[in-house]
Amino acid sequence: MRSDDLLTVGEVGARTGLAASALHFYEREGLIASSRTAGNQRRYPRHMLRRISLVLVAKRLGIPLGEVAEAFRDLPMDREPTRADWQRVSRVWKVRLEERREAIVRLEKELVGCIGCGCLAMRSCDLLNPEDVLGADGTGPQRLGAVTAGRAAAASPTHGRPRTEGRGLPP
Amino acid sequence: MRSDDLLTVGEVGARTGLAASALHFYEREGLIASSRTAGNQRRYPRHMLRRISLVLVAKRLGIPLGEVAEAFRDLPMDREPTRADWQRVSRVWKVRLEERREAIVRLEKELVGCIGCGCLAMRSCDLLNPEDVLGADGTGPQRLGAVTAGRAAAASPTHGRPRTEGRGLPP
DNA sequence: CTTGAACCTCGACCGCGGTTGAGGTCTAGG
DNA sequence: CCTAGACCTCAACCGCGGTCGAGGTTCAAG
Repeated sequence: MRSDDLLTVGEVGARTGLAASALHFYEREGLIASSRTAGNQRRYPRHMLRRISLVLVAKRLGIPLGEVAEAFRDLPMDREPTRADWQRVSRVWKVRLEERREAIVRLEKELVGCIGCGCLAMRSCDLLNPEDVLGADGTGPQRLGAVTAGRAAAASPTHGRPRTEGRGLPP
Repeated sequence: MRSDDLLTVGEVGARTGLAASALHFYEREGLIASSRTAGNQRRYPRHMLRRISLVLVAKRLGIPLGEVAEAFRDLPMDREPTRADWQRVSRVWKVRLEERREAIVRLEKELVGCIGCGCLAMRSCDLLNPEDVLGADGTGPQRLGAVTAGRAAAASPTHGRPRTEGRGLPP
């Protein structure tokens, strides 16, 4: 056992369940930091374990690392996160969870309504015409998908920018 | 307007909001199919629009394409999906949604409980020690993360296989 | 028949969250 | 001092869900 209170990357990995490569990655992403020995090896202060544990919580919550980094921006690297720090961060994450839950509940409602309709009368289906993009126009070309890009699609982790494309074919 | 009832990829794209590249991709993945002209251009029967609309619904629900393909395995490509087809598929997807909602609700509960504790007493925190992996042992090396890989982590879209690694450091 | 728009294939690339491996260096125990 | 094992960097690669562009072909209107 080492005498001082700095941990090697292997020790941190053993205590957090993370691979060294993941710790390197988090460091590149600015989520954690380390000092170096004379021979360029990483040494972590003990309180970095707390920070890493917050990252792991966020991971379990499905928070993307970029958002974690954003939440960490005002937590200094060189001290333990305080109770107030954690409460501030966790409140934000709680809101994220609530949003996702509500989005899922909405989808469930739509889906249940849609099972009844058999989705064979497509123009009246909420699932096929989300956000009421297409009014009551019954015939002719229809846009079925086109999520309308309002970040409201919180259930699906799509990354591509939405297609910018003119409506249907000219009649 | 074309006289027969086959649609070009551009027409299908206009009606579904999908790019031609996405339709090609879905075809490579076996989700949809097309016939070809003598000059090798795709032609889609009209009922393929229904199939595509099911894919779009699944996308909105956050169902990965692989699962959609699996759900489509018993729907023949050459006819319209029937009401019974849709009900069978949608029931499966409803279960998926329920699972995700329940996972989120669980996480929300844990998070709320955890805001109170301030997460400074880490060994009693459900979020940091999910699934009760670590008993009541207070001191020494602890595994903080290690999601336990039971597909129950339905909230987070992680793809890497979980690390296979022995416990913490030997004491 | 000509022409321009639409279509084809193939391969490279994006972001995300990392892993794997090659090739080389450091550190701690004996 | 020696050596095994831990560590370093850098680059390439994975799956997912597609997009983009090059280079070439086809279709349909006039």
